Formats: sequence, structure tokens, C-alpha cells
Amino acid sequence: MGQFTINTEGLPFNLRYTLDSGQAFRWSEKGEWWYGVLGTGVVKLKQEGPALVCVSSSDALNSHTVYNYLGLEEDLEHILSSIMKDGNITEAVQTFYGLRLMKQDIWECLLSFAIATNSNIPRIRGMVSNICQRLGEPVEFEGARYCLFPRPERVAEAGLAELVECGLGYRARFVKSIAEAVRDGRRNLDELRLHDYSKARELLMEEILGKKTLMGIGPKVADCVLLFSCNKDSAFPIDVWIARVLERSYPHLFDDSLKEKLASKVSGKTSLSEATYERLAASARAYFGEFAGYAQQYLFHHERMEEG
DNA sequence: TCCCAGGCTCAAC
DNA sequence: GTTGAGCATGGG
Repeated sequence: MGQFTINTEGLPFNLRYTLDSGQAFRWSEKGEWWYGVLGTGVVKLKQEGPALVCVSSSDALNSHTVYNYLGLEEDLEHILSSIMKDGNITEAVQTFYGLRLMKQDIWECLLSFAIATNSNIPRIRGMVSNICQRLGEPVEFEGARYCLFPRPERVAEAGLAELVECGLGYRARFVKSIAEAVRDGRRNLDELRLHDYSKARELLMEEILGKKTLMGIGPKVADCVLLFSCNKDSAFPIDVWIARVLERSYPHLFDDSLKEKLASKVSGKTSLSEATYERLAASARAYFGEFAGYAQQYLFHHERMEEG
């Protein structure tokens, strides 16, 4: 057991906005605490004024781990002032001031967002939870049973039927294929942090002999992984929610052709081709700057909360 | 019942 | 290079 407090005095930080904005899928609120599984332990967090109170299942899960995970070392004040280019983003920033981008485990982030395709957040939480309960190592905390996120080897050796039983549907074969690629070393996730955004992205979506190394990882999923677990703050994931925001509030950033593609995506009729996705994201990146990913996350969360 | 969801793959132009 | 169907499933 470890108990510690992190002093966040003077830091823009809101625990709820950060944990509950659709970046990670395993945090849950029980009473006044937020419970989560980090690495090989369980931790519960509570924000009390300038203090972030933490209780963890092991000494290894300490204040350094939590501080880093929550992205508290970033100069959020500076980042936010750099992205507030207009009234629309300024409103999102002011409404959810203190929302931070977390530094997640790459493997967990990769698999979670591969699972997230064409689904919704409540269901993603369910699918991820099912995988952990079935394949993850159990950990006891406060008399309750939690499960670690399973390692690539464990997922790779799971039967397809077993994955389908987790409710993954057609995503099951992608999950298995991704786990095998990571286990076999055809994709080294750790190296992604060493490269810049575009090189890391190339590696994630790399093809060998015309075949993708990571099945199920398209442009949007790749951007989520790079933004949420590889410190690539300029990544700008575009899903239906963001497409909606871009179409409504930022049409001036795009030519007529791109506006049509956006409208088609918003209507659910077609998905964005890779080339179209790149052009849209590049425009957004050019507009919001080096921290475009933060802008994306504030816009995303704001849009979802508006719809109630 | 129908629509939608932090999209992607694959075949056919 | 672009387009469109197909995909499994559960929440609203």
C-alpha cells in the first residue's frame, strides 16, 4: 500500500475532466474517489482543492508514476494560451479548464483505440473491461478484485473465440493480429517515442510487401495512440465528433472539396479516405499549431458534453 | 425498431 | 487514387 499527496497548487488541473474525457477507458468513479489500474497496480485518486490525494496498491505505484501519467509536468497554461485562436476553442478551454492529456501506456492505448473503431465510449469501456477480466492478472485492492491490462503475449495466445466472447465483434481478429505483431517484434512500440510525429506515424502504419504491420490501425487510431501515449501533441485525431465540430465551426479552414468529404463523414454515409484524412488534419494542425492535439481534445469533450 | 458509435479493410473502379 | 459496401454489437 502507498499513500501520498501531490501538490497541484498553482497548476491548472481538473481530475474529472482529465479522466473522463474519452482518452482512457478504465477509470471509474466510486463515491468521491476515481479508481484506476496503472501498470501493475491499482490506484484511487481524489482532488481536494490544491491537493491530489492518492492511495495505491503497491509502493512501486508512487507519486512520480501518477504525476507523470496525468501530464502534470506540462505547462498547460502556456499550451492553452497558444491554442485559443478563436471564440469557439476559447469557450471549450474555459468550460473544461484543467483537462490534461495523459501519458498512457502505448500498448494499452493502441489496443484500446483499435477496439474503439465504429463504437461508442460506454461500449468501449465494456469491451476493454471484458478483455482485462478474462486475460489480465488479478490484483486485490481494498478487498476487491481488479485486473491488470493483459500483456501482448497473453492476448496473442488467446483464441479468437475467446476474444469474440469479450464482445469485440469483428474487431477480434484485429486485436489478435496486433498482439501477434507486437509479441513477435514486428512492431516495437517503445521506439515510437523516440521519433517525431510524422516518422512515428509512418512506423505505426507501416506496410511490408503491401501488407500493414498493424491490422486495424488507420489514420485516426494512429493519431490517438501518438497523442495519448507517445507525446505527439500535434496529432489531431478526426472522428465523427471532431468532424462535426470542423464542419460547423471551422468551414473556412477547408476548400469546397474537403467540406463535402466532411459532410459525408458527419452524415455517416462514408468514412474518410486516408488522403482526405491527412488533408483535413494538416489544415487543423496548421491552424492550431504545435499543440493541436490539446485543441482537439477540448473540442471533442466539449462537443460530447453539449449533446448530453 | 431504427440509428448511431473516438473507422477500417477490401474489392471494384 | 478514390469510392462504397460490409462489418458485429450494444446503447440510446
